[in-house]
Amino acid sequence: MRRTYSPRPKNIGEVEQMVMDYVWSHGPVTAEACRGALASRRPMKESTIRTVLRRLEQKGYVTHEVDGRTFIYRAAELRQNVAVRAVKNIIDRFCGGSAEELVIGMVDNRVLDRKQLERLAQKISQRKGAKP
Amino acid sequence: MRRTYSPRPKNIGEVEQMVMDYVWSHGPVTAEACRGALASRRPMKESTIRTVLRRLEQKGYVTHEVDGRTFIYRAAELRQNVAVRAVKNIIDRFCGGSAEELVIGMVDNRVLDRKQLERLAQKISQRKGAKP
DNA sequence: TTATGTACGTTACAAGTTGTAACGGTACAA
DNA sequence: TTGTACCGTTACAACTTGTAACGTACATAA
Repeated sequence: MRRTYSPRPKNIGEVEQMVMDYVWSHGPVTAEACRGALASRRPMKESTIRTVLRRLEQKGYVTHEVDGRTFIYRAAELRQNVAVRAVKNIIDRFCGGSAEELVIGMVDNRVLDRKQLERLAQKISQRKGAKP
Repeated sequence: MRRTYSPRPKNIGEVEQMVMDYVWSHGPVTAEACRGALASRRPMKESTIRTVLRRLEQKGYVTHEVDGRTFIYRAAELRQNVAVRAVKNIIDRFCGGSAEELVIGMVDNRVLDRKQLERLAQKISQRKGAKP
């Protein structure tokens, strides 16, 4: 029996990731265009790429609209926002919800260096915009 | 843009996460202690908790030493470091390896606010220590 | 109008992951 | 010696992910 205690966000598989990368960097695409673009690295039958896209839609990563008989898929969210959500999830799970600790860890582990962080702080402080 | 699809780090399941949380916050534990501690939220048979711990060890999250006939499990890595590795992975997959973009996204999405970031930058700049 | 091709959905299956646990061995205590 | 504490082995069900054959609906050419 598989009890679900707290719903986890849907993960993304390897092929799914490749497809998303393509959609994110090339805007709206058809299944065939997508298949063609990935063909050299990852040959897929037509039905395969369609299944992948359909699953990505179920997971909320893409949406589609219909043009004649053809589905045009586009990313439902910016890549960056998906990344942030994923990170937020990690923060909740590992850092007791505090992002600060994580950023400190990022510096300690050289994922981010001091100068970058300072520049970022500057940059963001100076940005007068929609987000107070 | 081209990306490399390296083998993914082993994910962690829901129960596994609970167990790790306990190990991280309570130091070295026996299987039984762990089971007892989680019993109210998650009743498990003895063999279940042991399987979970064994799998966590296979995945590299814990190690064990033997005390008499009893296994003492302890976290193999600091919680924070695991978090950072997970984030690093996200950065590679979603942000083309650049952590800066992610941090900006975190501010835009209010996962982190400006003041926090400024404080962090300050704090980290002033820290003269082991990590130059 | 019928045959054909296009583009989609349905269904399926294998391999891997995760939660759960029964069972069985071994060594120590009583 | 026998019960018990503690571990490994094995198993299984539900879910995920990659892959694809097959079926269906519709437009267009013949």
